[in-house]
Amino acid sequence: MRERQTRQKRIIYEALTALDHPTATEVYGYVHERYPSVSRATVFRVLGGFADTGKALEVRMAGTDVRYDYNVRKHCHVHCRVCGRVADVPMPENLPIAAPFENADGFRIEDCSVEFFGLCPDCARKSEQVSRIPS
Amino acid sequence: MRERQTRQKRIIYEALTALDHPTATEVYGYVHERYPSVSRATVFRVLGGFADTGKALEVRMAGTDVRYDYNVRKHCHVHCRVCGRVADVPMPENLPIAAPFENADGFRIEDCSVEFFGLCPDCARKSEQVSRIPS
DNA sequence: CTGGGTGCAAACTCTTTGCATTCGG
DNA sequence: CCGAATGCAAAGAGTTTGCACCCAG
Repeated sequence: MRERQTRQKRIIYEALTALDHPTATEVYGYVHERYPSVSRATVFRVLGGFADTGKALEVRMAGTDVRYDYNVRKHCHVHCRVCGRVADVPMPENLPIAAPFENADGFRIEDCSVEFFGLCPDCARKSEQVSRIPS
Repeated sequence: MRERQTRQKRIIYEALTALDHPTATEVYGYVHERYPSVSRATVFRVLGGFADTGKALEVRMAGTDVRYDYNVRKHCHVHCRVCGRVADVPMPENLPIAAPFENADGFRIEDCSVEFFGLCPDCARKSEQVSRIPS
């Protein structure tokens, strides 16, 4: 019938907002710490359900497992190549990018995702310090 | 010492060019069909090596396993949401996209990847035919 | 009550690793 | 020859699934 509200779902959603773009396993870690009875299978099932019903986004970034994002607005991500931290970046609507490719190879393009890579503030600072060390 | 040229590497590279953005497992399938003695581990090791030495790119697209692409120029991909086919799309250098985000959340952005989703020509045609069926 | 949701454990898929053996240069 | 590369099989990691039991509505 209708979707049922359960303790597990509440806890898992809480983990989603408390953690930063977590993987399913990270969500499981958070949840299991507080509510050891919640099983891994439930975490995967519930996260998958969130993604299906639009309550969360599955984020698949280069080099990592699937991550989940409770922010379901259209946006893109920055990925720190050192510590792996992921941050949201707003996706402007006037993105002048789809147009040039609209008929790329005959494909009918419906959507587009952009991903950035670089250094997060912390790692950027650290790398500057390293390079400042006198020889 | 120096990297060694082997029969396996040649075969695996051949698979890479013969197949279209294959996953490691697809490469293994192709290779194993012709040269049953080549092991799965070798396929994974060699593909990883290609990626490390710049002979191929690892492509991680939403919803699929890692794929390999012998085209190592900077470019992006279109992904058919029906059949999963992947095609290359040129990545223009004047992409006016990185600039607006250069300081996104304090990140120092170094690279950017763009991914498109849609319908490949075949699937687009089929979906039109379906919708044309009289009720 | 009833059937959607859950826990558990086993199964699966993809990928990596240790180690003895092979073979390219 | 010598060590990089391979084959094999076992181990890992992440995720899915079957099934009996549980509990939200």
